[in-house]
Amino acid sequence: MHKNKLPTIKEIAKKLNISTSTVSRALHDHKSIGAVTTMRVHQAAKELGYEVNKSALFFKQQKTYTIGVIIPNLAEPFFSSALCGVEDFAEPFNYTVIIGQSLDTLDREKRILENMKDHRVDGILVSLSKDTNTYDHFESLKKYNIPVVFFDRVPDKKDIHFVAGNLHSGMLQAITKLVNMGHKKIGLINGPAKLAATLQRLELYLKCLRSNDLEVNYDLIVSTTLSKTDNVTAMQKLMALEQPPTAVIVFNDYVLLDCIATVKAANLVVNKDISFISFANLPIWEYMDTMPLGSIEQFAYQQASKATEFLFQLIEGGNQPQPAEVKFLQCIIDSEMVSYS
Amino acid sequence: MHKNKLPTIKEIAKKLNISTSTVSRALHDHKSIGAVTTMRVHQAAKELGYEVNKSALFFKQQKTYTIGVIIPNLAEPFFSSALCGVEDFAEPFNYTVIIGQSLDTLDREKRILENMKDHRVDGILVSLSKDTNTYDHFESLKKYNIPVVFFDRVPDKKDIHFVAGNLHSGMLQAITKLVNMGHKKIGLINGPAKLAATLQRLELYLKCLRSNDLEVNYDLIVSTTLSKTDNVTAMQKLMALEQPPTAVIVFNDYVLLDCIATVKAANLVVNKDISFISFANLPIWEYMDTMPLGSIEQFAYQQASKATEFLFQLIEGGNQPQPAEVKFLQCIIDSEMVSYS
DNA sequence: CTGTTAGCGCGTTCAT
DNA sequence: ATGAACGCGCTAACAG
Repeated sequence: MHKNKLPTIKEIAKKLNISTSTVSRALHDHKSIGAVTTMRVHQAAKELGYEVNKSALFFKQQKTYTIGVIIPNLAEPFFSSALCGVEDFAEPFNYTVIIGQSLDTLDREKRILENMKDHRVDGILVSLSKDTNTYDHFESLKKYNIPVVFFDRVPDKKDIHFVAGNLHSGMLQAITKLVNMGHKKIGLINGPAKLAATLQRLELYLKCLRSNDLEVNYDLIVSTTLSKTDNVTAMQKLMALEQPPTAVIVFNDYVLLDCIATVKAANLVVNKDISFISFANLPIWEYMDTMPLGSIEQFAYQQASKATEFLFQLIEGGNQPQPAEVKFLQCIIDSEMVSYS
Repeated sequence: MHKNKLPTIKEIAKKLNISTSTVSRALHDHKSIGAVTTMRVHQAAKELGYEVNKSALFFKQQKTYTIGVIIPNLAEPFFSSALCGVEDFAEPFNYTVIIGQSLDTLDREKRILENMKDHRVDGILVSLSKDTNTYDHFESLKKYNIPVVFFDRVPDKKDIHFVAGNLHSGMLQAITKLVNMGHKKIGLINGPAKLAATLQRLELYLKCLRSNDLEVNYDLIVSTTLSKTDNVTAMQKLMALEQPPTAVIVFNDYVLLDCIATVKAANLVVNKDISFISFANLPIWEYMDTMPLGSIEQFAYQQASKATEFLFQLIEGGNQPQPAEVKFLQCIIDSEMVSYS
């Protein structure tokens, strides 16, 4: 029934018959306050169970010590790992992290962004939804002086801050490794054509084959809608070729799991009859008995961590006079093929 | 260089030569304001790009429309899935979710809690760290009228709000299924003795064997420190028995992966020579070629979702006069053995 | 060293 | 139908 109102500096001031500003200063151990007073204030604060009201501070300082993170889906290991990277980086700075899942729709992405803007977060980290093909909603944030750093799924623009992965390095390592092992027929099981990731993988695959002076054989390139049956079909199609590949680059780990099963079902041996390298999105291979030669790791945690570092630079820098030439913070994090040998 | 200060109701009042209170009311479509004025205000607000300053609102209303979630580790699928459950439930209510990872230490859990208290979150959801053996830090929240709902890893107390999983139902289904399939020698690969989860699994295992009128054979109970080599050793120990089990309940999916590999290495066939049922923490089996008979699913998403529902009840209820008898919101979510047949 | 005053943005009486 | 004044909790500029 009774209100249980939280004690404020006013309470402390009243109790000690001093002014609120003295209390405020004493609590911050301001040097201009006498040692005794400071002590008495701290004492009284403890007795009353005083806790600073950050809500009031945020309001006054026009700063919330909060950063927003917008990601497509928390359930994907890649993004929960990224979120970890943000949290771990922000926590020591006493920043709070608020989250929003776009669920890969532009609509939700916009709504979350609006909400975070209203919240007056100090900055925002974004990994774009698959739907996002327009960036006006981010433009508007500039007016509010809320810095935005993109990571992983970044807009195709130059005037932004971002941390992105670079698949080329990993793909090159992968194909080079395969070539060095003697593979000449290297296939590709790619994803649905409508995904940007698919086109990207195709281009890199072609490029890296050429870097290794290998002829491209388009029969060795198949695709899947990512459904289980389709994954199996794609693998079977490759195995049924007159000249089947001895190694295959696979769109991602989920697809690879089905591929491995398909190979086994055909009484072939993984890493002997056929080898795999995939794009890592599952942290499971170390626990498995059959594993691919390697995975191309994109370092979600590190990308997010670096993006947070950028964001903090922008937040801190916001108070200082900006240099005439605005520099965009940009970073490419090379992917790496990690071997499971 | 220029401040780019965000427009406030004051700006738009000035622009329209009316008072801020009129603006405030107009923005809320208060009926006492004339239609024309209301329209002009909305118009001006749009032109100036006015956005309500939630920071100010929070401060004034003493309410932040924010809930805190404290979980051990975001990287664990169980908890990221739980976080999903919270987010999905809270989002439609326009509540914001802030997160903190205790990383399974009591110390961090306390710090995060303090921080959230300072933030004046409207409520907190907690899944305890493994370290947590004292609950004073939660007690103190009561003074601040911040409701707490525990989920999954809950304190061993009666006077709390919580949503917990119940492993008994799943374990019973599992063992009953095995018995019905004709299994008489059912083993248990348990975790480290120091974990509460280990003791719990052991007790339930014994209980459910008895429910099925099966003798307990303590040779069939082994444990692992959860390291890979130890997992393998545990499995080998079972296989080396004169009377090896034909089915095994396994501590969790990670351990199971190693068990499966061990069985295969011994040229035995999973689901034929030996069957497994494990406690689900990895969403991978549907992608695998060799899967256990089933997993005991603990419904992280649903637990968290229900816990959030409870929290909202408590937050809303906080305004209404409390009933003399405080009721504790408590819910047990039965685990289920999901079959992969 | 300490007190007084003002103000951050907003909603809300209480007056007109 | 509208405005003036106040206060939420806190800090800081300006007096003493």
